[in-house]
Amino acid sequence: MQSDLYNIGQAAKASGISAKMIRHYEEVGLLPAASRTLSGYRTYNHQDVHMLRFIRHSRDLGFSIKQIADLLSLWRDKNRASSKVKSLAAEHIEMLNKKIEELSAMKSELSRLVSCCHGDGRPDCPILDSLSSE
Amino acid sequence: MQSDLYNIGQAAKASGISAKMIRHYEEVGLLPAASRTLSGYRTYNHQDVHMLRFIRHSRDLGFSIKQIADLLSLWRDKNRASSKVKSLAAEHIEMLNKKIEELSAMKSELSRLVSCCHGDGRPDCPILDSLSSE
DNA sequence: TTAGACCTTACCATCATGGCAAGGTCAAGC
DNA sequence: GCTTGACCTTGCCATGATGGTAAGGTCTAA
Repeated sequence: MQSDLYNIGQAAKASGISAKMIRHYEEVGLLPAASRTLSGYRTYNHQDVHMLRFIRHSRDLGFSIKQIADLLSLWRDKNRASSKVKSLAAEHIEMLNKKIEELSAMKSELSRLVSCCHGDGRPDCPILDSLSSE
Repeated sequence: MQSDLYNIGQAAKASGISAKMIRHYEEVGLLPAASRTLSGYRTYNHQDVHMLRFIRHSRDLGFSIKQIADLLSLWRDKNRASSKVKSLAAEHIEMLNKKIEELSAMKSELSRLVSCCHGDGRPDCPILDSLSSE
């Protein structure tokens, strides 16, 4: 029966990835080219939708498309070493950490400046003073 | 004398903004069109370089070009109310906070998964299991 | 048969930045 | 005066993940 076939809109709803992005992932090679109906519509089966969900979960954790491609190939490889997955994830945690630290540094410096600024109708402002300093 | 005139490379060095980005900022209207020599080279004076440094400091704090444009106009307005600067900065802190929280959520979820994964030669892996779950 | 919801491809935009290519300019050394 | 190398100019392309829009084909239900 056909009931386990999805068109792109249904696959999008089922996976939480927009139709736009599903096409994009196919174009950049993250997904294999989808099967097509005679009229050219892409079709997806349960397996495909399962893969789309995998991709969405990975994106939700901030993995890049390149990293997701690696995760997918590990996922498909039933003889993988879990250490490879773990190190990939650990690498990503490192990157998240780096970004968090960068943003936190910005935030604390800016918070410091904001707390120094009286913030009333007068023009003098330590924030601008700091931005224009040498 | 000419000694207070910089060409784009010198202005780049003095401000810490690449020549490429200086041209870009001019193109998108963050900077006024630079003066030119007869042969078409852009020239910058101390004032200009001061403004470039202001922009770099703002970028270092993560402000967007749009926000920097607002900061610049407040900087130039000697009758500004410091409250406007402060609220602009506070808004940006909010955005930084939001991003930090997003990244932190990713990090803690991923850390949890990583700590569950034995990470040896065996194929079973809670990280992949989680990514492929419903 | 027709309307409306859906699909297709092909562009353009975001945001900040880098790279490259082809060509003009300038300064220093011979 | 000429050459060389460093610098400048513009213009185009690329990133990464996503959204938008437009023009046109398809499917389904009434």
